[in-house]
Amino acid sequence: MRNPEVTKETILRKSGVLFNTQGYKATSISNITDATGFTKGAIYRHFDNKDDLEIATLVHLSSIMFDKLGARIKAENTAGNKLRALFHFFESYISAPPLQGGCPLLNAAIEADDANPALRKAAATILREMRESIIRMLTNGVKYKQLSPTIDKEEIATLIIASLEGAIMMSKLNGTDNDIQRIVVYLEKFILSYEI
Amino acid sequence: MRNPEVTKETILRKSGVLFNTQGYKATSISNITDATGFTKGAIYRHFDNKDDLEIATLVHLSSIMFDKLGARIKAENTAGNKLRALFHFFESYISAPPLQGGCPLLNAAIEADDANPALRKAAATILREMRESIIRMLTNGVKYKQLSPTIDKEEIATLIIASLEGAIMMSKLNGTDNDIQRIVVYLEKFILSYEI
DNA sequence: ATATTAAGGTACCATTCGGTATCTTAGCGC
DNA sequence: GCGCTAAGATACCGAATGGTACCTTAATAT
Repeated sequence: MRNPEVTKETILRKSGVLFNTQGYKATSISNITDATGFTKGAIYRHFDNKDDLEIATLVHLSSIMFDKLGARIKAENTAGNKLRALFHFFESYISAPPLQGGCPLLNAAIEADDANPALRKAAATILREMRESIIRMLTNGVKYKQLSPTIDKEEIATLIIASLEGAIMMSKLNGTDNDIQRIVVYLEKFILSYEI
Repeated sequence: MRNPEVTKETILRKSGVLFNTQGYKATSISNITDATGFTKGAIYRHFDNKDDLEIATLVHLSSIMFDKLGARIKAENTAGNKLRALFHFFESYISAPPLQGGCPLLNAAIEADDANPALRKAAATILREMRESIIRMLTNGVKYKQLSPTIDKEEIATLIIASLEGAIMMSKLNGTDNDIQRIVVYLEKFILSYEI
């Protein structure tokens, strides 16, 4: 019955849903004990305090995200197709959410930026990884003559992340997928124009 | 000494800073009494409850934003220049924030989307106004032969809002203005390509 | 079988939360 | 100058907060 790894994983999984939907500050330890069926004793055995749990949960959420996204990107074999897979992964945050509550990077970034330095640092790391992953796709695309060598990789990476994240915010706020779909259509035209 | 309008305005102004930096849920009534020097008695005389204060504060923040933005847009006399003024207004959220805590629309949208229907509705209204304002600029630009008549106004409005909001998130998270500047540069090239 | 140890449950802590009932008092009309 | 009314202060409420000390119990090694 007793399995500390499963317990820890369960706590992370359930708090992932709660933190990503209700927010980090807005989710109490009691909410997590209710959701998991475990008691405070169990939670505080595996995590030092709430801050520690918040950061561990964000890291856990991001690894779920990168695993799913990475699998979809790996399945494609040109830079253009890899990027299109990324666009549709973000679109799925609205149409068929891989994670309840939307993009964990966006959620944590907004909540943490002015008030929670530790969480902010963890979110900044996720953003950096995401950015590096896109830059890598662009670099390989140029290297293997799939993309024009004149592209501005930094600009494109920023445009892709910013417009997708912004569109998720808009679509979640409006309760429709209009905005995210428009952005995906736009980014697909954008990338197509650079494909050789 | 006593001036209820000034009191209410002071409460809204100070809670605006707190809600927009720390978050709505994360800011307590006590934080607001500390910041204003008023007591709970004063706050609950002017606002029914915390939810009511949150919504009134968001509306207040958005009217500050639209006032400043509107003034800068009005000062320009072509659609292209009005849009460029809008881009630089968003850039100022990082370089010289007109509001502490960044864009109130973005902050409220992310915090409210899954958990606070009333606040979400208020944020959705702000987004709609912002969108309509951009559509209006584009429509007038076409009407007065400043912009190509073939433009997709809905797509452009979404692209502008999403990329600027996403870039604010990125720049605040990174603590630099790299991302917002790249987006502004991109959007300026983008609009220039449609100008007649 | 039993001792050990760590996993998890229980009961409690001080503090803070949003909210309210009641009191005082400032400012206005007369 | 006096009442009246509303603005704001004070003191309090029950519930919820993050956190902890201690207890029970399940699993493992011997």
